[in-house]
Formats: sequence, structure tokens, C-alpha cells
Amino acid sequence: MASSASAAALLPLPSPSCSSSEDSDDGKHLPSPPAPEANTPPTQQQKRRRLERDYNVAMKALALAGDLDEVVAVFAELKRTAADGGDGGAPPNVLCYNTLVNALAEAGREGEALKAFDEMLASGVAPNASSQNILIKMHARRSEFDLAWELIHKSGVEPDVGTYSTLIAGLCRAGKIVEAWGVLDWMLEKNCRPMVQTYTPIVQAYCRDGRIVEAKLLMAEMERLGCLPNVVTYNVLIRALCDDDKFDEVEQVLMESSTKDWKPSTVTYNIYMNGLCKKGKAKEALELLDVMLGEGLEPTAYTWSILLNCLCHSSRLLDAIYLLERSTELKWYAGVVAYNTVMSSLCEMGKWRGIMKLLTDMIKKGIEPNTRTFNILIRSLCVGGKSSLAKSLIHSQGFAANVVTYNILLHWFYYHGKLTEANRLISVMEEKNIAPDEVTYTIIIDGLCRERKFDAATACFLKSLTSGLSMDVLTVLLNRLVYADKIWEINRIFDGKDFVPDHHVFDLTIRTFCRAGYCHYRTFYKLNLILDAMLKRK
DNA sequence: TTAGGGTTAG
Repeated sequence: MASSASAAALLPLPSPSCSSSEDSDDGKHLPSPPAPEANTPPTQQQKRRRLERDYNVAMKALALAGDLDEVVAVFAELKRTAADGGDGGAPPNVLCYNTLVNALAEAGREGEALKAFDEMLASGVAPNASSQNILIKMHARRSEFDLAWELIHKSGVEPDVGTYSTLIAGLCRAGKIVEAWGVLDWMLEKNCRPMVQTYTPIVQAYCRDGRIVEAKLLMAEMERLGCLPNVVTYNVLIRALCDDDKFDEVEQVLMESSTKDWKPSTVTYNIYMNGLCKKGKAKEALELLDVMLGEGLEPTAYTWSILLNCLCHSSRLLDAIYLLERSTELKWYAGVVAYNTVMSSLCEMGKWRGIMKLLTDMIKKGIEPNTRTFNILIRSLCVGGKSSLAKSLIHSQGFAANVVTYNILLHWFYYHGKLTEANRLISVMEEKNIAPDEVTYTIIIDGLCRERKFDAATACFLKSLTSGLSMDVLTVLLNRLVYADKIWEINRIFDGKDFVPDHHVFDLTIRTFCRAGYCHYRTFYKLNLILDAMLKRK
């Protein structure tokens, strides 16, 4: 199999070491051992500083690992320890507060972030520029630029290059390039010198808009000003060039890197490979793996994930399985998501035996399958004509069936006209307290209509309204009823007390009738009848 | 503190 050449070339790599293979350099920020002081014992203040530093390092590591609750707990412990420390119960310093507020804000827990910030102010801890920048980033992400401005003007903290850069990045993300330029002018007026982090978001905003020429002009301007674009800026440009199918230009940009004083990184190659994969150039993407290895760059979990997806989407399942099987040798700790990706592709091709084999392999490796894994297996068994096996699986121990599991089976039953089986399954869902979702209702309603049980389908829709109106569900029902000329049932939809149609519903109804040919003068009265019923509800 | 990869089921 020629296509495995690149992966095979990796086999002689040294066996995995115990160290982390992550591409970040976070490992370098581990707490340094306390510096041996001169013979004098540390003062109370020194002890305090060390305590805060250690707690701060721990909180940052926990935040990085996504364990936010633990960050909050560690901060609470710091407060308690500090209060008992015999130095008057001083609150944690601004750096610790910043770490807490940032972790909360990054995790989308904005309310708590603001509360922590207020608590800091109430404790008499003065915010610094970073505290302000953290909140500005939070506001900018929610497009609350008025709040960001207010903070800058009222906080009394002098904005720094980070403040302006954060604001520019937020504005650019919201597509407000003109306003971002305004902030840039403002900082120049204030004699604050922009950094590469200030310009790069603007380059990115141009790239996102497909304005590559302007992005390149700005990069040239950066060079002229002595603020050289770095690997991140070039990565942004390369991504845009890939999206635009300009792979020759990518090659040129890479070739010029040595003279332009920047060095492509693993991220650069990840972006390039992903770009090639998205355009169906799996072969070229795999060849890049050898190029990056040749440059001494180690592939990361991202790299493998990109290549795996690439192989799956280009129907090179054998190569994908090959990659999975050798993942440990490649120093890649493929997890359940990687297995699910490959299994999902096998499912599309109806290869349930292959899925079974991968399931065995992953369990042997100690990788625990999740509900998605089982759902993929169940669907593949249905597709492969083994529905009784699929059915028995949902009752097996160690498998938490969810609404998706039931939807897969319901779809299969309705599709094959097995209404009794479908009804039985709906009862099981009720017994097990698994709430139907939009997809469930769509499947049931479509299935019933196909069997010409329009009355039952309408009743099911009215029941679905208890959990809110879904336009998708209504579209399916309305379409079926209109084409079957079931005017009485349509009238029933708009008869219920809970359903007040809005303009989207009117729009959908009129469009559906017209598409089905009811806008002819002889049949138009039917649509009129329904519109009258709808207007009565309004 | 300030910028850059991808993400699996109906």
C-alpha cells in the first residue's frame, strides 16, 4: 500500500518516553524549587510571597487542564491559608486574582469572573493593566465594546500595549476592522508602540474577509515599520492562502521564510496540511509529514488528528486504520475521539465488522468507548442488516443509551415500516425517562406520514410543542400534510391554544402551499382558510 | 495580559 509510505517512514522513531508530547511549552512553567536563601530564615513577607507564587502556579496549571472548579477551590484555600497566616489576613495578591478571573472568563463563566473582580476591589487589592485586559477580552468576546470602553475610561488604570491589542483583537473578531484601525491610531497618539500582536489580528481580519491583498500590504507595512511579522502572522496568511486554493503561494511563502527571518513551526504545517486535506489533496498532505520531519519538527496530536480526518474523508480507511494501529509507536496517544472518527467512516461504508474489530482493539489498549462509539456501532449494525443485534445492545450493561441511540433505531424501524417495534421503543424511552428531541419528533412524524397516519403525526407535533416549537419539525409535518392535501389536519395545527404563529410560521406556511401548487385561483381558498385560522390565533 | 491547528453519533 503505497499510501502508507509516510506513516511507515515514521516507524523507526524512538519509543515513546514518559514526557508529555504536547506541542505547548507549558511544561517549562513548572514551579521552580525555592531558591536557597542566605542563612537567615525567611521573613513572614517572603514566606507569604512564596505561598502566593506556588498557589498561582497551581491555579494556572489547573486552568490549563480545564479543571475550573479546582481552580476556584485552590483560590479559596489560598484565602483561608492567608487569613490564618498571622499577617493580618491580607487578601491574595493581584496576580492570583488575575489568574482566577481569567480562568473564569475563559471558561465562559463571566458572571463569576466579574464577581471575583469586584471582590478583589472590595478587598482593597488594586487592579493592574492585566486585570483590566482580562475583562476587556471578556467583554470584547461578547461584543460588549461599550462596557470595554467604559472600563478603560473609568478604571483609572493606564492602558498598555496589551490593552490596545486586546481591544483590537476583539474588534477584529467581530469584523469591525475600521474601529480596530481607530484604536491603533489612538494608541499611536498616546505614544504607545504597537507590537506584532497588535497588527496580527488586523491581518487575520483581512484574511477572514478574503482580502488577502490588503493582508499582505499590511504585512509589508509592518516590515517597513520594523515590526516584523512572525510565525503567527505568517500562519494566519498561510491559512487564508490555503482556503483560497493558492498552494503555490504557500510554497513560495515557506521558501522565503529563511530570508524573512521567521521559521515555520509545527502549527504552520498543521495549517498547511489541513488546508490541503480540505481541498481533497490527501496525498500532498501526507507528503508534508515527511517534509516537517525533515525539518526536525515533531508532529503533535493535532497533526495526527488532521491526517486521520483527512484519510477518513478521502475514503482511505485502510490507511486510517493503519495510523490508528501504530499510534503508540508514533508517540500519539490516540483516544476515543480518534477511534470514533474512523469507526464513523467505516459505518458510512457499511463495514460493521471493521467497527467491531476496532472496538476490541481500543478496549485492549485500555481506551474506554463512550456512548458515541456504541451509537456508531448500533447504526452500522442497522445498516448492515443486523438490527436485532443492535436492539439487544441497547439493553446491555455498561452502555448508557441516549436519545441519539433511540433516534437511530426509531429511524430504522420507521424506514422499514415496523410501526409496532417503533411504538415499543417509544414506550421504553418514556420508561427510561429519555426525553425526545427535535430529531426524534422529526423521525416519528415523517415515519407516521409515510404510513399515511396523518392524524397521529399531527397529534405528535402538538405534543412536541410542550418542549417548544421547532421549525424543522413543523417544516417536515407541514410539507407532508400540504402535499397530501390534508387541510383539516393543518387547520388542527393552528387550533391549539399554545401555538401562536409568528411571521416565520406564516412565511413557511405560505411558501409550502405555493410550492405544492395551491396558489392557483381554484385552490387558493384552501390556503386562505388556513391563514384565517392562523390570524385568529394572533 | 496581548495573535496562530481540529473535534467524533441520529
